[in-house]
Formats: sequence, C-alpha cells, structure tokens
Amino acid sequence: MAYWLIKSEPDAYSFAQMQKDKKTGWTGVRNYQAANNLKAMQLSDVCFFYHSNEGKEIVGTVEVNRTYHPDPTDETGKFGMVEVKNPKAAKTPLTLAAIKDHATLKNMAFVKQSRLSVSPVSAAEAKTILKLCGLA
DNA sequence: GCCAACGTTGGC
DNA sequence: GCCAACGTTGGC
Repeated sequence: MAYWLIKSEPDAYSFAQMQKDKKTGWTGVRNYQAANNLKAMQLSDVCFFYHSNEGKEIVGTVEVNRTYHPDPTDETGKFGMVEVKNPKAAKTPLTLAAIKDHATLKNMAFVKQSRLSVSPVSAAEAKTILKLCGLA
C-alpha cells in the first residue's frame, strides 16, 4: 500500500465535487514526473487530496480505482490518467502552513517541489497526516 | 498582482 | 545536445 498526494485547484475541480461524483477520472496531467507517479499507483493506493491556490490544505483522501491508462483528453497521446473513488473528508483539513511547521511533514516532496501535481508520500508522512486530519 | 521555481520549446 | 526564451504553477 502506497500513499500519494494529488493537487487540484478548487476552481478547476474541488473535493466537494469529488464527494458528489463519488469517483472521477484524474485527467489533465501534462508533466512527465507527475505522469510517472500516476503510473506507479496501484489499486487501492491512497491519495491525499490537496487544494492548491485557494485553501492550500489537504482536505481528504481518495482511493485508486483504476490504474494508469491513456488520458483521452491528451491529444498528443503521451500522458495517461488514473481513476479515483471513495472520497473521505478530513475532519480537520491540514493546511500548508501546518505542514511546513511540522518536523516530519516539512520535508514532503510536494513542499519541496511545489509545482509537481502528483507526488509520493512516505508511510511515516501518511501516518502523521491521517492522524492530524482525524482520519486515522 | 507579483515573483520565484522550473518545465518545455525551439534555434543553433 | 546545449541553452536562452518563454510559459505555467502556485505561494505569498
């Protein structure tokens, strides 16, 4: 079981929308590093859902429902997508400020590489986040 | 709205 | 294959 962090601007696709949809195709990734992370996802891996720009906090988790396959919205055919389901809202969203303040979390990949939209999360980081979010 | 970081593009 | 120019992302 691996953990990931996926980012979305709430204006583009929010967690509230995810909760309405129950599951969704994670399309639109156009960055090789992010796409490689999508490729590495296995069924039932857990992804933390982060709101960038507006909110700047982890608002919940989703679960991988379908592994990497071609993204029909990519006309070049270079990039793929996964499908995620089962949104679970954080009881307490975890803000970026809190993450940067936390000894374990401040070294997370997505903090260091702020532009990477899909990034790996270590087991220790995941455990900490789940606890802080009230999802443990 | 600004700006730093950084990925991508295209000329050579 | 290098590198400058450019575009985009995202925090502040």
